[in-house]
Amino acid sequence: MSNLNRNPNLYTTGEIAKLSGVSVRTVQYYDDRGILIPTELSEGGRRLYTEDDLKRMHIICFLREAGLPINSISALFAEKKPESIISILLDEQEQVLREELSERQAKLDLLLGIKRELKEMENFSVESIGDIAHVMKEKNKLHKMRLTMLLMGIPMAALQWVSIILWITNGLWWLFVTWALVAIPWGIGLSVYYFKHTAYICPECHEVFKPKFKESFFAHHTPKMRRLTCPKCSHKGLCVEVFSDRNSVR
Amino acid sequence: MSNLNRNPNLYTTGEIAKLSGVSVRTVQYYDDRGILIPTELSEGGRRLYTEDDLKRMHIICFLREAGLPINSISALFAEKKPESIISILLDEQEQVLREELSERQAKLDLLLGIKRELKEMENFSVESIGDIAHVMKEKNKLHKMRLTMLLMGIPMAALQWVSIILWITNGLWWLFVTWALVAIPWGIGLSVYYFKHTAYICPECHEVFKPKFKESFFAHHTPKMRRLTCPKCSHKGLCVEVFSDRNSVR
DNA sequence: TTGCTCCTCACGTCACGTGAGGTGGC
DNA sequence: TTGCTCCTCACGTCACGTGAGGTGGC
Repeated sequence: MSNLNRNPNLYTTGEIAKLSGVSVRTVQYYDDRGILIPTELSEGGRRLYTEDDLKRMHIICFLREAGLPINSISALFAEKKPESIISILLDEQEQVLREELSERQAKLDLLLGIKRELKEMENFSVESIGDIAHVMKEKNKLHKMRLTMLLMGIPMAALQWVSIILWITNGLWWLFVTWALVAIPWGIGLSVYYFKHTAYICPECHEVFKPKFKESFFAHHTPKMRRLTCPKCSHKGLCVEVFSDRNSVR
Repeated sequence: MSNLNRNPNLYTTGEIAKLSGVSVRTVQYYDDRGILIPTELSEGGRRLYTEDDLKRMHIICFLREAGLPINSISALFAEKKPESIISILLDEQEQVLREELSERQAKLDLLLGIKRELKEMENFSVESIGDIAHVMKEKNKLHKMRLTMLLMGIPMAALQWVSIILWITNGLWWLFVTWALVAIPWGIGLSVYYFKHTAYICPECHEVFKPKFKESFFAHHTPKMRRLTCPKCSHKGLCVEVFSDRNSVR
């Protein structure tokens, strides 16, 4: 510290910067914004800071660490009674941070969803992203409908086994016949309902279409896809299943 | 749609904006950035978009929902083989989001810490924030030291009761005497150790000081504060305790 | 005299928002 | 003719980073 004999206890911009772990530009900026104006200026126009200025700088850096904007810090220093606004400013900042957190979290969730869908695709093009968007936006509705289907199928399946067991053990054949008379239209009804609320995306031309009931019913399929022929481009391949309102197509 | 007879299947800027839930300015901006250039322009220089443009817009909006920057989207559309970079872009964005999340979380944690400390203060001024910063930065060290103190005190306390009980039940008085001979210097040692590693902040002038051992030892205190006289401003009041390295004072 | 620090402009960041002032299109 | 939409500048946002070109201070 060779300048101690010249400026006892005064810090230069660079020293303040180093001591508080920021850049020289930042110190200059805080001067511009009026939250840390140097106590003195040298004849050459250089900023000279006192010990108190350094303490103030530490307070600024601490508040900045919590993300408080310069304006809030400025308001705090300007207030005669800082205790009257400190809580408000902190609450505001808490709100901001919570919102930013949940916003980024939502973006991240969407992103991870996209990555998951992407893994299951074979021939990718930019338009496929549109398909992914469509699949993801309708995903909840599709899940909900599948759950409905399941819940409506379970009692029928249960009754089936009950009636078969009673037939074998007690010879009550008419119970099974009754079950069959109810269950077969019931099953057909469910299939038609499911068919009416699903559509498929052509992996080639990205058209969202509803196949013929017959082709759909007998088509090879996985839980998420079905081998169908696209009515627009005539491409035949595995098409991703999506939820669809009765008549509308994308 | 009275303009259907004039421009069949063409959308204006405002229509694209409404259909994709953004502002007109945003649609214009995407043209400037080159990610959604209108297929046609009217004689008057107005943007006219096709059905495919709208689909592209939906893709853009979907990717923007996940926070992808315009540059990445631009790169994706520019690539002949988008599958070669889509994963990279998504991974990059995932990184960014995770970093932003942990950064905001850290800020929020700090903020909540500040609010907690603030509640326990009586006379607040801007400088008090410096005290809070000091307390929070040294908090872990102080906790660690207090834990050490506790762990070193527990065996002594246990031995105390063991020796007292043995004295009463078996008449082994010398065990208690031995305990006392060890425990008293042990206790003094602990006190001195604790004293050497703590300092206090004056609520008036915000000086961090080390009191005299005698005043500190006999002072009224709570778990976090002690009634002391500040050597700088002579104010007497409850001072917050902080960790301190042997000899250094702030 | 020579490095090093510091000074003041002034542009750039990112994705738009917000006017200003003017025109297209029904 | 009159609203309404759309057009192009162009500035502002937030906290600095990054030069450019010049000077202070040892």
